Amino acid sequence: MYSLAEENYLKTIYHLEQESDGGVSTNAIAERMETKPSSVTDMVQKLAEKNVLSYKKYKGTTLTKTGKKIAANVIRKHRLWEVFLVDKLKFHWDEVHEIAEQLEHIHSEELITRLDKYLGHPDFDPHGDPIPDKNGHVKPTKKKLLSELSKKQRGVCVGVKETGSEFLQYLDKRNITIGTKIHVLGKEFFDGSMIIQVGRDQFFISKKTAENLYVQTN
Amino acid sequence: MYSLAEENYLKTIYHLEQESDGGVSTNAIAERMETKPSSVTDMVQKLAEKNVLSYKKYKGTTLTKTGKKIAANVIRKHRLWEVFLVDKLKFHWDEVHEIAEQLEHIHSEELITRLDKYLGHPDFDPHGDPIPDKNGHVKPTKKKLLSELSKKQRGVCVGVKETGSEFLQYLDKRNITIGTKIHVLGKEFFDGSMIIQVGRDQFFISKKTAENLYVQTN
DNA sequence: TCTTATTTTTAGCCAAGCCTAAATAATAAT
DNA sequence: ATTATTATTTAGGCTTGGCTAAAAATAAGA
Repeated sequence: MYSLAEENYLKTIYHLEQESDGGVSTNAIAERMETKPSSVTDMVQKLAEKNVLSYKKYKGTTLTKTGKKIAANVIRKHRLWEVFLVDKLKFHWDEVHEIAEQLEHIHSEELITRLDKYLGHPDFDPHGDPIPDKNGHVKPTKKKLLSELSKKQRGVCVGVKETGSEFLQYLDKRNITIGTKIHVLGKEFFDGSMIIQVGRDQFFISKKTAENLYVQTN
Repeated sequence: MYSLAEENYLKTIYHLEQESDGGVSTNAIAERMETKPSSVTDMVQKLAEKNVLSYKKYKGTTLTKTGKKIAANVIRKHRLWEVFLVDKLKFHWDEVHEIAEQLEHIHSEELITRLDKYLGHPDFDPHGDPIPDKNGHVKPTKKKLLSELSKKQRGVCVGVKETGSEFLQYLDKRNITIGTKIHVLGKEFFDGSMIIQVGRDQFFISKKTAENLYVQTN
């Protein structure tokens, strides 16, 4: 059984590994977890002893197979709970992260099995992120950033990169949510901004916005 | 914000206070929490500083108004989650205690408000225990122990005192659950045992069993 | 009452996770 | 290649929430 702190480290390292493959640096972990590098060193050494990650002094860390599985399982729980909060309790998708951050550490296999079933075995959480299966496997998705689209292309919003409340509320004001169809009417080379159509509305979005929205094209 | 350990102390003291009114002894708390009296002294002194209980050395403790409210709120969460687990996830009533023990410490007012609504504002948990309201108030119930009934009286099972898995499974085998009507056919003065009728079945139960089943008579 | 038994508290110690400050390794710059 | 900078680790401490052993207070028994 892993402690709350251990689970959070594993989860963070898992995410960092995916974002830029190769070993994860001590500082990167510290920054993401809003803690100090020295604390990270301590914990990472402890986790290495438990064989959930491999660690060489000054060389960064990588999760072992076991570590990946544990991390994916925490993420699975997090995302399933998010689905519960949004689908069943009618929370807004920008309100659920913090609560799921707590719920992901509830220990009970059976609970998650039943929750998954109760929710209808969802494949994605309310932000469009894939939910790992029992064994920690994630279906590879072919989503891309809205900013990668060019003029006249169309896509369906399948998720967000940035999950801050401000951003999600901004999207809401624009009526952009999971499943929303987006049509790129124009794109400015100069600053990467776009004119897009959403439903009947046409409006301007910045490069920054376009770089934080995932779409599926087909 | 109170820590997990603090919440557990408050909850335990709350229960002990109800079971036998008056101050709660250090040893009683230690025994119930399966910890050592010295640890209890430490924590109780800390909680006294926070004004959630009053404590005089060697004299036991009593929760303050604030303390009672916090404790009742933890209990409220525990029981609401139990309802969720049984009603929605179809857990059996003897499987939910441990999981609810974890879920009761999730911090989010909004979550509980919505969960309560989602469950239809239940008044009792799956074991028949009343769910305190937002302000920590509990509707007084007029349940009594089955052992208090005499020959020919009838009652409806509304809860259990002992919540161990063995006992709950024993009740299950006898088809006794919340709402089950029980008719006392006979009672033995010698050992307090009873012959009761449940549905079409008649059988013998021990005094111990009768002392752990709550019934409502009317 | 006085002694014995029980309950409760104190004192000192431990592990988990965090921190700061100082030391050391790795990397970048001249 | 040598120095300066940055990244990482070590050393030593702190807090929370436990523990054991010993001391002190209370309660019970003769």
